[in-house]
Amino acid sequence: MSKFETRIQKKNHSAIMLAGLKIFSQFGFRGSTLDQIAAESGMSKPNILYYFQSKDAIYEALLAQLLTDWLKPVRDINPDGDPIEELLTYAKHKIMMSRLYPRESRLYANEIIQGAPRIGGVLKGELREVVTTLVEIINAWSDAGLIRAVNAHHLIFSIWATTQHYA
Amino acid sequence: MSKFETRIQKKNHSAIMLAGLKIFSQFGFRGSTLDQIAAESGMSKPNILYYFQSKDAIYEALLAQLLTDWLKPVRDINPDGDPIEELLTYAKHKIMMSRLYPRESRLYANEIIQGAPRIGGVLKGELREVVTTLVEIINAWSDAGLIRAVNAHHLIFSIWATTQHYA
DNA sequence: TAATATTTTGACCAACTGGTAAAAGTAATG
DNA sequence: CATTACTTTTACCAGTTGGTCAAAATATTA
Repeated sequence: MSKFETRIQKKNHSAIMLAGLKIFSQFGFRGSTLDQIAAESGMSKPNILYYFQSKDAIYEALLAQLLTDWLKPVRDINPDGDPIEELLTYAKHKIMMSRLYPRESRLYANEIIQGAPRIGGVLKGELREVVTTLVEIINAWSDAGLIRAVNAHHLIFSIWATTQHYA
Repeated sequence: MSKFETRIQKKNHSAIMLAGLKIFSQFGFRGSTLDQIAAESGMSKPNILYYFQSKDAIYEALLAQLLTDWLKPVRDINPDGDPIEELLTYAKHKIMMSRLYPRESRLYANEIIQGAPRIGGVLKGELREVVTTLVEIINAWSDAGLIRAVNAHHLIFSIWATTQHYA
């Protein structure tokens, strides 16, 4: 039951993710069809659904991977450092990634602009922990009077949204 | 054959536009359905298609109205003024409007993020002239060495895109 | 009021959508 | 080779979608 055992699975899994990224980032979730993704990946539609339970599953897998990548620099944030500096450093990282991965960036922008209807289900497990950690750091800064009192979740999303434009 | 003769036409036309704005800005073009717009406007689907030729027509009418409104401040731009100052004044106007009309703003952001597939057909007639005027002003500034040489169309879209975030 | 023009509706349709079932094809293993 | 597990395809389905059509309802006008 472990994930990604055979090379066929590995290959097809990533082929679908790649095709899904291309299609979803171009047309948004509802604007994309499984047939498009199938054509792009060179596979048949039922075969795609053999590897992913649903269209939603592909989209959410992409969002999850994207968030995982984008949250990695969070570990580098120093809770004892200067808040502005730390957040700016993080923002810079994110801008660089936005430039490096415009498709991922557009995928995310699309999700945000629709009111992030599907991102909630993705923020689970370790991902949730990372966000929680960042929220705690921000709240600590806030409590220490180093920054204005803010809704930490909102601040994080705000930084993400703002850095989007540099893609 | 003149547009908007009877009050019924006037009323229903604007009712559809209002409903369309609400739905399209929330779900994007492909994510919205005529049934949703029909329900929102309190009209039947065929009745909506009696006033607008197609789903596309509603969307493009909204885009056209939006662009018309947003391009109005362009007339206030002084070709003999300081470029930076003039553009900033214009940007401020746009930011204010983005705040005042978040739904229009989102509708536009949605269109841009999809690669502006439908905005081209809207830029016609007087609208095209206004844009052309602005492009000429920018090019004049550029030729006079007052600003760096840029693709004027690109600059305009860039300003629009950037001011979006303040919505 | 009667004739005419406009507005609205209900029934319908073809194309497309995400998704399923089962069988056929292929690879791995003993 | 034979059995088993995995992969892929063909045929299909029910729900949704944008859009049509003709008739019914309503408003306008003479």
